[in-house]
Amino acid sequence: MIDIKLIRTNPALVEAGARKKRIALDLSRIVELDNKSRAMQQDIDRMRAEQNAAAKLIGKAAPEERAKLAEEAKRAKGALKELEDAYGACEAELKAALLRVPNIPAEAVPEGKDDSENVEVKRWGMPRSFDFPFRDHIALGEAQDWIDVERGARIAGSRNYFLKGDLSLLEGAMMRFALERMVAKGFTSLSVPTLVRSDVMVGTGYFPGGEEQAYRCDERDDLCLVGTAEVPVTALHQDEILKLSELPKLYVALSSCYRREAGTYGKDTRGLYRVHQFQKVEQVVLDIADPQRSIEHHEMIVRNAEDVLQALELPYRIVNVCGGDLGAPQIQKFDIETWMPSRNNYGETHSASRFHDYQARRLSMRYRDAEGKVHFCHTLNNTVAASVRMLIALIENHQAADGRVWLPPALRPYMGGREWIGKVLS
RNA sequence: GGAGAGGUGGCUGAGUGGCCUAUAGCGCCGGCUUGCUAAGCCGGUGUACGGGGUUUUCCCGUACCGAGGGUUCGAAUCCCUCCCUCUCCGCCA
Repeated sequence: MIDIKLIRTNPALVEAGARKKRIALDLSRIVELDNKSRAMQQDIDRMRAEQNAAAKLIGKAAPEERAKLAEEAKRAKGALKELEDAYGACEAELKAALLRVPNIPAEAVPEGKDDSENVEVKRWGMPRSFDFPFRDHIALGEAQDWIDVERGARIAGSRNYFLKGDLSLLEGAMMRFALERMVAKGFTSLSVPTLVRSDVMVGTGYFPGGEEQAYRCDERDDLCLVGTAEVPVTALHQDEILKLSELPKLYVALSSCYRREAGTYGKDTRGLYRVHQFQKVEQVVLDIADPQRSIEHHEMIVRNAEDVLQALELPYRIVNVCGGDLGAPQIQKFDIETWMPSRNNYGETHSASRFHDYQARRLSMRYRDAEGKVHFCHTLNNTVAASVRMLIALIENHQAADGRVWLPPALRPYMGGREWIGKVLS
């Protein structure tokens, strides 16, 4: 959420930010509601002060005078109630409108309408050229009896799957490896709820707007399945005022992630690139409201992800996401895309976002500075390792001509020390 | 799912319609005193929004006692709904 005071003092800045994100925004209604709301608040405060004074007087008055005084006080109530109702409606509309105002993108965010205009900032590793006909992950997975999409669809609908045998184990190995690497860097590991109240979805910026992408429980429970551990982890300290001494908070969490993928029919239909459920290790940083510090954290969490990809010996590139491809909550975002031979291209595996206080303001997550003043925190997050997409990259990039898959040394301790998985295929 | 008990400030905990401007203690901050430590004494100690100002440290108003409604001139206190915690029973991985 944007600070209403910024909208009051510099609406042009907020509107320019929305333009860069290609998000339609009209602040005039918000400004109007804000002015109306403040005028009403002043009237209400004054009337309440009068009511309070009158009530106090009645309490002290002689019993025989009370009835008369109460009668007078009662008359004033009607107008106050009416004004309070109008104020409530105004505040509700203002709040709802404010939740939809996008965060202002950083200077460093490139102009552009969609992901085709994201700007590559780094490339690591050389995409492998195969001197044999390589198998894509589905062909390889089915030949090795590692992947079963047919039964996955039968059990749970399209875009669902079973992983079997060594690939199932490899998923766990990669998650465990990613987790331990982050813990070694000082991050605290969390096991988190993946069903959360919808106000947490609002707090992290997914709602309003992202309802179609989330699985929601029916009216019996106001709960949603999260699309990422970012949601419960970022909201961990909701409604708290943190001590300066306990910041920054560095968290890492492994969770299942659920995505409806509404509106993607016909897109990425082959294989496990786009699925409804997967495993992911996510990193979240919570710190003081210092833009420079946030930039440093942003660089740090990108490095953490690179570190994992390099250890897995997977070629990748980093893109600076352009305005039009940026979500409403982000200040800036770097996507990391890992080389996937079956796509003959890089595919998104990581997404590193910086929010400033956008999420913290919605979640009311604050800290007290050295002077004792209270501020909203800054939040950031990035993927460490996302299971199926990185499994695609792993088995496609590291396959041998005989159909076996080579394991990078970093994963071997988690796979019984083996250098190869899979049987020799004819 | 059934029955019961609860939710008050950073923490503990009092408060059953006006004396609440929310006791008290602990903690924390500042000061004083004391030959160290310890103890004692005095003062201070929430958040949000709005208004004003001599515009970082001030003043005023309003709101906040789990959340939201209601009753009342007046609600921490009474009523309703919901959320959460605990105990017992049932069911259950």
